Amino acid sequence: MAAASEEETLEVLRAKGKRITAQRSLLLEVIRESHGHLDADEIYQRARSKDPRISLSTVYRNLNLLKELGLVSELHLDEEHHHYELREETDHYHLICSGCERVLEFESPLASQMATQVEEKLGFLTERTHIDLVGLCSECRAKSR
Amino acid sequence: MAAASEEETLEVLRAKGKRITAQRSLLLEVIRESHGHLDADEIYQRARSKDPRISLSTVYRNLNLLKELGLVSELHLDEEHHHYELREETDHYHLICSGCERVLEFESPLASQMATQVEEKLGFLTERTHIDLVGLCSECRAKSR
DNA sequence: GTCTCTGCAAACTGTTTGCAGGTAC
DNA sequence: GTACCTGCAAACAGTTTGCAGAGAC
Repeated sequence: MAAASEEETLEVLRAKGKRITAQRSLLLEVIRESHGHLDADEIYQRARSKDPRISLSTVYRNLNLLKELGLVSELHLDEEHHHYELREETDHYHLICSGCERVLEFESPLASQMATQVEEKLGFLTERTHIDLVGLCSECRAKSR
Repeated sequence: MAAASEEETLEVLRAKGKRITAQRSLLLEVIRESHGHLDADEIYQRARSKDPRISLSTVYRNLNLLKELGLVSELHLDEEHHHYELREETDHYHLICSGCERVLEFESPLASQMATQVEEKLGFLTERTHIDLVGLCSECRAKSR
C-alpha cells in the first residue's frame, strides 16, 4: 500500500507547472504523517499548529488541487463531510467502526471480482470502486461484552 | 428486491406512534413511484408538483424520520448531497455511471463473502455494507465508441 | 517581472431548528 | 383537547469564490 514518496509528489506538482509553496508542503506533510482519514478541518487544525498563518481556504483549494492531480483521494465515508487520504497504489477499502469511529483499511481480491462480474452481466465498465463496511472493530466488540 | 408495501410502511409509522399526515403519505408515494435514487431536492420538487404547499423542511424532517424507522436508506453516492431510496429486503449495491449519471443496482454474494473475510482476518463485525462502483454503463460505452 | 498562490471576508449549498399555528388521533 | 406535525424564516456547517497583496520562479 505504498503511497508516492515526497519527492515524487513534488515532481508531479512541478510537472504540471504548479508552484511548491510552504503551504502545499505543509499540507502534504500533515496528510502523510497522519496516515489517517482526516477531514478538511482536522487537516487545517494540524497544519495551523505548525504554521498559524495558514487559512482554511488554502486547505480546501489545495485539497482540491491534489485531488485533481491524483495525489490524494477524497472519501465519502458515512458522514456529512469529506475525508482525505494519500493516494495509494493498490485499491483498498474502509472498515468504519461505529464504536470508536476509527477507520481501518483492508484489501481483497473480491472487489475486482465484483467488477468483473458486473462487466460480464451488465456490460458496466468499472473505473473506481468504493467499498465501506460499517460495523464494530475487534476491540470495540471485546469492550461491549 | 421487494420493498415494504404501502400498508406495511404505514403500519410501522402507527406502531411507533407517528401520525399519518398527508405530507408523509405524499413523500412515500413520490419515493415509491420514482424507483430511483433521488436527492432531497428532487423529492421536494416532485412532491410540490402534487401539493404545492409542502415545504422543504418537511421533506428533510420526514426523510430523517423514515431513515430512523428503517423505511428508507440514505445513500452517500459520489456527490455532495444525499440520495434516498426505499429500504429493500436484500442488500444491493450501486453502479454509478459517470456518463449519464444514472444509478443501477446489482446484487452479489461477493459482498457477504467480503464481510466474512473481514471477520475472519480482523475480527471486524460488519453491520452495513456500502458498495459503489463508478464507471460507464453499457449504453454510454457504446456511445463513446 | 510575471503569473500563480494566499488570506480574508463574503457568498453559496445542503441541511437543521425555533416558533406559532394547524391537524391527526 | 393534546401532542405531534407543518410552514416559514432564520441559523448552521461545510465548502467555494472575488479580490488585493505576497511570493515562487
